[in-house]
Amino acid sequence: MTASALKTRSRSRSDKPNRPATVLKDVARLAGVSSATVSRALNAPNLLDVATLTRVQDAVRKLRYVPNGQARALRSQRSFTIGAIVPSFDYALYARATSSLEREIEPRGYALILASNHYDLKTELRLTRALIERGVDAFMFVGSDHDPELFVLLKEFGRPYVLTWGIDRSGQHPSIGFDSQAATRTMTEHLIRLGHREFGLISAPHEGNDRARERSAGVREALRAHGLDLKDSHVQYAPIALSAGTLAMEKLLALRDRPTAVVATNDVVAVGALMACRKAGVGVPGEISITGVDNTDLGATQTPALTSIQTPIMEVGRLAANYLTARLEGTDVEFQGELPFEIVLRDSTGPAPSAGSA
Amino acid sequence: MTASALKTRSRSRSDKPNRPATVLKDVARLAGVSSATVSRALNAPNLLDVATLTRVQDAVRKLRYVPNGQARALRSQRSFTIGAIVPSFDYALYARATSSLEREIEPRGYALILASNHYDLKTELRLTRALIERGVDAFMFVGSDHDPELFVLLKEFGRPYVLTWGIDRSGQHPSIGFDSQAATRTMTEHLIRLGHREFGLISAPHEGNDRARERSAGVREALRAHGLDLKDSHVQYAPIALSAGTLAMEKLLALRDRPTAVVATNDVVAVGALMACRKAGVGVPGEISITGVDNTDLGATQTPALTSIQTPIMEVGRLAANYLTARLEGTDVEFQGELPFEIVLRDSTGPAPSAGSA
DNA sequence: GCCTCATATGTAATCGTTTACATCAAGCTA
DNA sequence: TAGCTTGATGTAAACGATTACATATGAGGC
Repeated sequence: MTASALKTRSRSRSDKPNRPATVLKDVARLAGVSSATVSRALNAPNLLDVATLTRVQDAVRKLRYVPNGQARALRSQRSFTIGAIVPSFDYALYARATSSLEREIEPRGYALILASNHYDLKTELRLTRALIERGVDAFMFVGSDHDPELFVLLKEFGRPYVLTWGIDRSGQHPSIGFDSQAATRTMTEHLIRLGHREFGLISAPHEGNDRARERSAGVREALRAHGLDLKDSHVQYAPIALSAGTLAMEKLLALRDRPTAVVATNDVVAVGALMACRKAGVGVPGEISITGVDNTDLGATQTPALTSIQTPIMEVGRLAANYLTARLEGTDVEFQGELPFEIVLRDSTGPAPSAGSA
Repeated sequence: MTASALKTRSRSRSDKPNRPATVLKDVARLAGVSSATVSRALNAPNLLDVATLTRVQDAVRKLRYVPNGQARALRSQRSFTIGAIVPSFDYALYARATSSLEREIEPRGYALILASNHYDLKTELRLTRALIERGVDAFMFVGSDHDPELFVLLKEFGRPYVLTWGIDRSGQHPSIGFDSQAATRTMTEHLIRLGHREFGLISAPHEGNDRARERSAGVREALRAHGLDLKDSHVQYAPIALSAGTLAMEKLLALRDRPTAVVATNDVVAVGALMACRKAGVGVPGEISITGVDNTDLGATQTPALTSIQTPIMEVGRLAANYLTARLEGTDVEFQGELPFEIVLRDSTGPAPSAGSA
């Protein structure tokens, strides 16, 4: 059932990029003006006489002139490039927020340069240094867990940045996001109201992931407020992958005092958990309620459809773009640091099984 | 059910990036060598006396020196940046392949610069020009549908590139991918063997999307080979979104000569179709078989689990990275142009409902 | 008719590296 | 010992734009 073929190709010499066919000076010569005038035609056209401007523009077109960004950036200290460093692209959510950022900056003449830190803060620091080296003007990061050195670096090079997904309570850093802790707290309270008393938690690993930490904290907060307990045995850590969610749920199912409600810190592991129940023949929501976070298509299309939390990820990307470009252009910025989330009730949650049956 | 707060912040002056605190010359002075020697310490350390080298390295550390990539790129005509232009990030597959590319080039000192063309070839051309302007050394594109001018541009500036996902049959362009047409042909043949005679096709819009075209062609090819017909009414075009897939399927369900097998050109619309059947109470695979392409988590976790085609997307990203870096380094490249796919049978396909029942 | 000012353009220095070429010392050959 | 090679380093000219400053021209005020 596979189609395959082999095709090889080899080259012996390096393909060093060509030097540009035409440089600014050539345009100047053809248009019969100085290089300064060509530069102005490109960057501040309204300074020029209309006749001169069109003459230059014709020359640009005729010579198929493409400016050299390196030279421009070297001299002007601006590369019109924005960097985004995300934990991973395997979780589609980060990709979408980044895409939303890109969509917003592209028409403004900025390009996106992207890297993923694989949830490692040292990697993130290294990547950021590499991007500063490349002249990236401003940065978007995810979350508030970062190497302290990162901010030293950013400050030293005067690069604007914004932390996303979460809200920086310290007030030290500009941030755009939503309250992860409140999100899972609200969700947990909902489950408590449904009569659940025995809870399970499946969380992404906490290290370098403040979102997961806050979401876990939200669950604990709600439980504590209602005098309920969350036993260590009822907390499972799972990397963001279906199989990990399934494995975690299997452990929870094996417990003597099995939870009747399981809160997962993201949709992927929640769906993994759902699969575990399906496989084990455990009824959802009859015997166990399961919830996720992020309201993905993945969760929404399950049977039963996953109750989740709609998080404003596209908005995060959009606002981050606005904030950063405004900082770079020197215009006033007024931005909403905290965005709303919304609980989306579906079919994976229901009343706790009647307590008397035990 | 929402949490929200307002937090504003404003700035009046532009945050133009700082000029770097230290430049190469400073390092040279501190180390007591010429600037050429510092440059060598950075780029060709083995040319230097060990004592000199360590002296320079100490100076670099002490001054927290970060080289200026613009200047380096301007002079050396190399930016150590690779560009990827994908149709969209909303379909997670492109994000994953790109991520795989990034993972591969990052340790080799290259950064990824990313843009999406939103399935528009003119946009792609514009983006490519913007990236060449920024000194991007090499490019990855998706598919074989491109503005002819694109290749003129790439050639003019001597930028290596590779087309991915598909295989360029013309032999004009280096490409890495799999045979989309064979994939859906194989799938369709499987369905024919299961006894299906009345087919439906849900495809992504063909314009600027050769993958969709080829996948559609694969279905038609198999049907033609078996003397079967695909009526125009049985072909629906749907952008890659659940709702579009649902809508398309609803149209197919409304047909008098309703298909017993529906091939979709991607998992997302296939799942959308599945939802339409669920909603309409149409049994899958009892009354209708449905298949997707790409073998995503989304499809695999459905009830019934979606039969699909495993495509080698991570491998595509990895090999594209290998090819491009090799071209840039001038080392010999031998790359597999065509990768295997694999049909993954699950529960959304089954024998055609017995013909006699009509 | 002179001075001022605004507008349009040119001159040339500059951004921070890399790299061709030059230099010099030391080691080796014959 | 002269001559050649090799290895380590320095000198200075690029790379291709932007931009501070200078200049020229014409309009307007008085």
